[in-house]
Formats: sequence, C-alpha cells, structure tokens
Amino acid sequence: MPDMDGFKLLEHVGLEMDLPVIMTSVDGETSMVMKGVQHGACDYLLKPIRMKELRNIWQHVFRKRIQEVKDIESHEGLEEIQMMGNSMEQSDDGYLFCGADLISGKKRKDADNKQDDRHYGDPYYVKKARVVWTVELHQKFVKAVNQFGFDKVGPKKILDSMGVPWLTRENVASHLQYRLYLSRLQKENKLKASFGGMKQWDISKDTAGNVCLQISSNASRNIVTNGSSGICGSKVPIKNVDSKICVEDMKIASVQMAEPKEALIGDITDPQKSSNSRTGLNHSFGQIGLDVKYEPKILTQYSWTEVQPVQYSIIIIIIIIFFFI
DNA sequence: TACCGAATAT
DNA sequence: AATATTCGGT
Repeated sequence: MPDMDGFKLLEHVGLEMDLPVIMTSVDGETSMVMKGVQHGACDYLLKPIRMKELRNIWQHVFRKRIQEVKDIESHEGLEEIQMMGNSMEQSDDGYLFCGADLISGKKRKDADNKQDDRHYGDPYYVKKARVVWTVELHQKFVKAVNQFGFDKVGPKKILDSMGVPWLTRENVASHLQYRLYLSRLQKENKLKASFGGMKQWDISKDTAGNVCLQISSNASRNIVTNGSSGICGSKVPIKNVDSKICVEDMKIASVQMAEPKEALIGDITDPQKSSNSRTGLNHSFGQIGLDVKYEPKILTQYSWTEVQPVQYSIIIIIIIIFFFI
C-alpha cells in the first residue's frame, strides 16, 4: 500500500465496511497498539500469531453483534474500547517485545500468556466449561485404567482408550490425580482403622497388582472428614498402609462380620444407581462420602475395580479357609 | 515436542 | 470438593 498505512486503512474500513478489524504487527510498542485501537481495531495481535489467539477471534464478531443490540437501547460502546486499551497497556508494560524476542521465539511465550489475560476483562470472554465427571464418564475412565493395569497408565493412554472426543489429556490427568489422591486418603483411613472402631473389609489391588484385603472404619473416616474435630484431627501420614492381612485383624473382622451384614449387603449396589437416586448431576463419588449413613458405600466408590459384588463371598471363603488352617 | 506428575489455583 | 492450570522435569 504505497499511499496508505495500516492505520489509514483501518479508518477506511471502519467507515465504509463496518467490519471488526484485527491488526497484526511485530510491533508491540504500547503506542502502536493504542493507536491501532484508537483507529478502530478491535484487537491487536502480535506476530507471530499463535493458534491460541486465532481461535478466539470469532469473539469479536460475536461481540459486535451483541454490541449492536445493546447500542439500540443504551449507549456504552466506549467503555469497552477503553477496557481493551487498558488491559492492552497492562500486557505491555512488563513485556515490550523487541526484535530479539521475536526472533528467538522463546521469550515470546510469557508475553503471550499476558496477552491471553486480556480476555478476562472481556465481557464476552467464554470460559471453557468444566468437565463434569459423570458416572458414565468415570466408568469409562475406570475401564481404561483397568485395561492397562494400575501402574502402567498415563493420562494420554487413558484418554485415547476412553474415546471421548471432547475430553482433553489435562482433564484426564486431573481426574487421575484426584482419584489417586482419594485412594490414598482411603488407605490412610484404613490404617487408622487398625487403632479401633468398626471394621469392614474391602478388596482392592495393591500397587503390585495383587488382590488383597483392606480395612476401613467408621470412626476414622469421620475424623478425617471433618478434619477440624479436636479429638484426633491430626492426620498422621504413614507409609505402607497397603495392609496385607495380619492375623489379629482377621479375627476382629470375622467377629464383626455377623451383624453389619445386612446393611452392607444392601449397599452393594452399583454406583450408578446409588448416585442417580441422589442429586442427579452431582459427582457421584466423594459427595456420597460425606454421608455417614451411606458409609459402607464409600468404599465401593473409591475403589478402582468394580469387583465389589463378589467381595463378600470371597471374604467368607477366606475366613473359612482361615479357620481350616 | 509431547508427555508426565506434583503443586498450586480456582 | 472437584476440577483446572501451572511448573519443572524427562
């Protein structure tokens, strides 16, 4: 454009074409950015442009539509431009891009992130929806995990195996981490159980993949659940909670087995039903965990594998064997 | 670069 | 409590 610079063009477009215009330049100088905005640019992207930024530009069109509607009622288009200008300045004052930055392409990253922040001031900034781990989703997750084996999974594998297109690796990673965290908590509880309280049994795999029995107790769970309760609030982190059965525990268990039975059996329903019967959309796990009445279910929920229905027959068999010996 | 787990933020 | 994001590492 021999006789016109970008700004001039911008003005023309603004006057004649009524389009949202995004400027792009290698020049990140505040004054330049401001100038662009003042001349009517709705955004100013620094080159090289990255996909992240590109993905968001549709919002300008969207915003424009909204704005048009708004303008009919009240007049406040100015405010927005000012906001953009401000945040733009913000993103600049710590990070002026000089040629070296752009060439190296390395330091650019921080600055980009700053640029992303800009959107938070944007009333039409769309937040990514939170993933809700519904029972179905979690079951897919569990399935995937089991498919590979406990210790060998990574988020990526799980993600691929789950075959849920909109899910990201980060989503899975986060969930995985959380589930792992929960099962660690569970183990802590089991450990505490050995200090007394009602005991009940649970089958799960230890890290080696062996099936082993573990204990959990009402008392200890309550303590952890409302961690502030003064009696025994301190969480004592103890390793190797992965309890192999010891003989004493076994005795206790067999004694206890007699009476809580009905309650327990009644609770061995599949997680799906139990959670659906409650608050529908809520995350099935954990929520239930707070409910003391549903206590026995917690164990079912937290365990990775869904072998629960077999649980008690196995326990009984083991007990019988034990008595034989 | 793709991926991971831990830590931290929301 | 449950999910997202960031960070430092392989």
